[in-house]
Amino acid sequence: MSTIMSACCEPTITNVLHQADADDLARRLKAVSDPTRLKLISMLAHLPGLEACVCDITEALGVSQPTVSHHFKVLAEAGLVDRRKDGTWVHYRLRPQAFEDLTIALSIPAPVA
Amino acid sequence: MSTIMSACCEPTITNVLHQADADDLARRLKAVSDPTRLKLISMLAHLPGLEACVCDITEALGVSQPTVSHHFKVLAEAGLVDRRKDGTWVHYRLRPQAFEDLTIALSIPAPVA
DNA sequence: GAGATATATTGACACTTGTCTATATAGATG
DNA sequence: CATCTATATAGACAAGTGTCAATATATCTC
Repeated sequence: MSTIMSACCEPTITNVLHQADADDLARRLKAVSDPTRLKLISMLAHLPGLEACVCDITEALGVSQPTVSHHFKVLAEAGLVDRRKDGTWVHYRLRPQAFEDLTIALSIPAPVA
Repeated sequence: MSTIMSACCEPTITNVLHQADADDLARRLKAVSDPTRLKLISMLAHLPGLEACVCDITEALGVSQPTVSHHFKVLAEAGLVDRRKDGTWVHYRLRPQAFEDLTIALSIPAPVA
């Protein structure tokens, strides 16, 4: 897992977060950095199983169905939701661990001095 | 403070995260959703006072000075760094509280069911 | 004031992104 | 098989983004 802090505090400026880790973390953070996706996530978070199908979200979100599919695809590719097919419906479910990973990666230690 | 979870779990899909809160949170998350800025933040996080001047970061980051200034501006406008002028130098310092706010906003509760 | 240094701003450019409409695909049901 | 429903994909478009070179601004020092 890539965190902003790596091992511990070195007194010199070094490129502590490697390019590949920075790219990966940025990709996951970008997936949650959109107002529509945040509202979508918020809706899922309020549902008992942390999941919903595309049609319900489309109705509640006020954007077109292809747009909702697009946003779910972005979230799925970032590992933030799981996709479960149930007949004609497709249910997307939040992966709490993925969000916890993000919060850990964003943790900044208390000021040293 | 805007969190993805608002009060508690309602059993119906509602637009729980209001537009203004979603916009604000997205803006702050976007500020950290860039690989270059993540590396920059990582560098600051490893320094004793959580701060550095533009020139040191420019040297270590391998991008142009205007680009570093631009990234610091984005971070400052999102409230993630403070700006402190010291003669010709300008020091930017991480605001740990702002990062903690982000991690709180991204928290997803454990599955209800 | 003149020159040197550190930072910010401007303008340009390629690239990405969010949204839509139109259409395709897949599964259920008659 | 035909049709309906749910979802995904393709294509288009406007808006936003990351970067740089060039230039402006501000501060220090002589």
